[in-house]
Amino acid sequence: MGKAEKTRQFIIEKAAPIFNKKGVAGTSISDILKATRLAKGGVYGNFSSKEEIVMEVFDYIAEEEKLNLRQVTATANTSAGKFEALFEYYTRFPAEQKIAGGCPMLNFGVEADDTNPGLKKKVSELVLYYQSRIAKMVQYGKEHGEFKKDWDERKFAIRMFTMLEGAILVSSVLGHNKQMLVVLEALREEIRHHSL
Amino acid sequence: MGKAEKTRQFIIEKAAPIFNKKGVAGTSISDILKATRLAKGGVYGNFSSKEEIVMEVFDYIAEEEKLNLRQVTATANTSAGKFEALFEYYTRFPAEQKIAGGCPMLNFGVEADDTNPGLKKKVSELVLYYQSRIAKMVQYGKEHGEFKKDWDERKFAIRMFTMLEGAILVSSVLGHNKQMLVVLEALREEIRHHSL
DNA sequence: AGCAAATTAGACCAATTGGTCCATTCTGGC
DNA sequence: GCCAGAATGGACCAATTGGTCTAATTTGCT
Repeated sequence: MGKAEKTRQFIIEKAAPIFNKKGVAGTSISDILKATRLAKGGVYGNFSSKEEIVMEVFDYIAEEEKLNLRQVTATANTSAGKFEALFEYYTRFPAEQKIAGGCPMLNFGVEADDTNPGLKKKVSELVLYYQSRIAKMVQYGKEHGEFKKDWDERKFAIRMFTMLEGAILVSSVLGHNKQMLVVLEALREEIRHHSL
Repeated sequence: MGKAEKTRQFIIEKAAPIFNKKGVAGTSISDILKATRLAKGGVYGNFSSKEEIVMEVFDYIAEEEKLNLRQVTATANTSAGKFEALFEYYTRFPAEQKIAGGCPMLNFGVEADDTNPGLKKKVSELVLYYQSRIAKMVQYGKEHGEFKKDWDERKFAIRMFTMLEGAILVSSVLGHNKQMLVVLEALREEIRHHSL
């Protein structure tokens, strides 16, 4: 990795939590200069526009999010265990987040929706990835005798994903995670109900 | 209502969908001037700052949202019927929205979270109002022999609300409402399951 | 109809926005 | 240890930001 490549990555990593917290429109180049302690030339030598930074920041966040999902579920060796690990992660959300500011699919999704088609597409891909991972966890559990065969994994993935995103929103707005706990309990109950 | 009061209201109504679509940071005063066809003096004679406009816009949106919830459920005379009316409304969401741009709790909640404590509080109040309305619909149904007494209305309200918000997010990002339909079917199923 | 008060349009302001440019400084490969 | 090419800082730019002010107009009340 050459020097330029390193600086590029450095800028992305510093900018990511700022965009995730304050949004794209709410983040200025000078915010990024402050965070990186670079001068303007240092940033625009590596990126041609704010838009380009945003796009790369989201790609970076998406990769981190995928990595995170894998790491959280890695230790458990059953599907039920992986779900439980995920639930424990969300119990403590957003405490253990690597990139501060809450769920990027929520943050970027809401803003990109009416303003940035390119970003919107990236968000939608991450949403579908996340949901397919959930569905695959159910499917694996079905194949290994953990869950009943008649459980519809795609529908469950949608319910789980939408509830979690809604719970993240509500938790952040209310300033506590009581509703997240209710949602997680409902998800646990559903898994129990479909367990053999 | 004096002339000034009328102009004030006019500005709020024109500004509401803009803020709801583009966000607070993404909306400029000149956007509002364009939409209202007023000059700067016309706006700043009635409001002292952009912040004040945003706050009043949200109050207006909150009132409209409450009114909407009441109107949608008004025609049905059973709780189950009111839920079904609500589900049909969300089936067509956001087509019948009065204030364009998607769910304001989602839009303003995500942005206010890290940037605007006053707005955040307003959002949280609207969220709690919405959830308590759902809970009361269940409670009414229980009292009138529609639903089983052991149905926990507060937990259901949380699940329904979080799922709907998540589904609104996903629908807008994906550009279709297939996942919303899955969520609504799950909610219908849950109501059926707790019906007498 | 007349007039005081309310309301208006738009010139103006300093600060900030995203972005360019170039002279200087740094750095890795030989 | 040299030096070409890369990377840097920061002056500079036009446009836009949120906001002020005032002279002119409109308004509602008597």
